[in-house]
Amino acid sequence: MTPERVFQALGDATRRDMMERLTDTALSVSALAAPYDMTLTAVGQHLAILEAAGLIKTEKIGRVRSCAINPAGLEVLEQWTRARRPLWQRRLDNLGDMLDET
Amino acid sequence: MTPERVFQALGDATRRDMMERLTDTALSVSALAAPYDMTLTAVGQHLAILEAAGLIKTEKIGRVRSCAINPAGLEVLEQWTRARRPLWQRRLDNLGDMLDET
DNA sequence: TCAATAATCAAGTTTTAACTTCACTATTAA
DNA sequence: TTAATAGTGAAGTTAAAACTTGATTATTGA
Repeated sequence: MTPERVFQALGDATRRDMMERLTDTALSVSALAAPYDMTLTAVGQHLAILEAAGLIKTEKIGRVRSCAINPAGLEVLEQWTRARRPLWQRRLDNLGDMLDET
Repeated sequence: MTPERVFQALGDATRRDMMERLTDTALSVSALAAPYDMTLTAVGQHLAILEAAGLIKTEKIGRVRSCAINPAGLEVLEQWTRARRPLWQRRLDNLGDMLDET
């Protein structure tokens, strides 16, 4: 649940797509895997990364593992952004400071 | 300036640190490179990635390239988050839907 | 004018991430 | 009670990212 993990997790197109597909329903590992041209094992590895980043939570019931969005990961992202936006925005406001102490 | 590039750029600790150091002042490539145990070339490569992601803007004056925050990249991040937060948050609100059509 | 400074380029190497194979366990349905 | 389903684990391969080396260019200060 560190920004490092969240950014890295979302830096991959497959994992971002998985997140989109979980937006309105929980899905099993197999269901998640279906559209991708890769092995179940690979999908499982992607899911482990998403879970470690706090972007999904999973629960195994019987032989099926159900995967669902975990808002905690998104929260980390928002915190990170919120902390920097005011400081970074002001750079745009008062221009002409490109040549400070370089 | 695509989310792909922004996430990938911020997934690296060195690059995130560079962004922090640019928060309150523009810096030259050499100044940025100073604290890191890596070659100037490597630093230049990191900067190219940050610039392609829209996280910094650079300008070369004489032989010095000045690097500064570009809020555009952060903006992309916020847009991405803002679009998903309402949809992802509601999952937490009405629990017990882990076992939908799996 | 010429030596030091600032940065860049092309072409490598190293390290990490993504993915595969194959064997295996547990669960469920016939 | 066994065959199919759902997923996992260990170990390897492939592909991509991070980094280096050894030039080279352009600028500037002495």
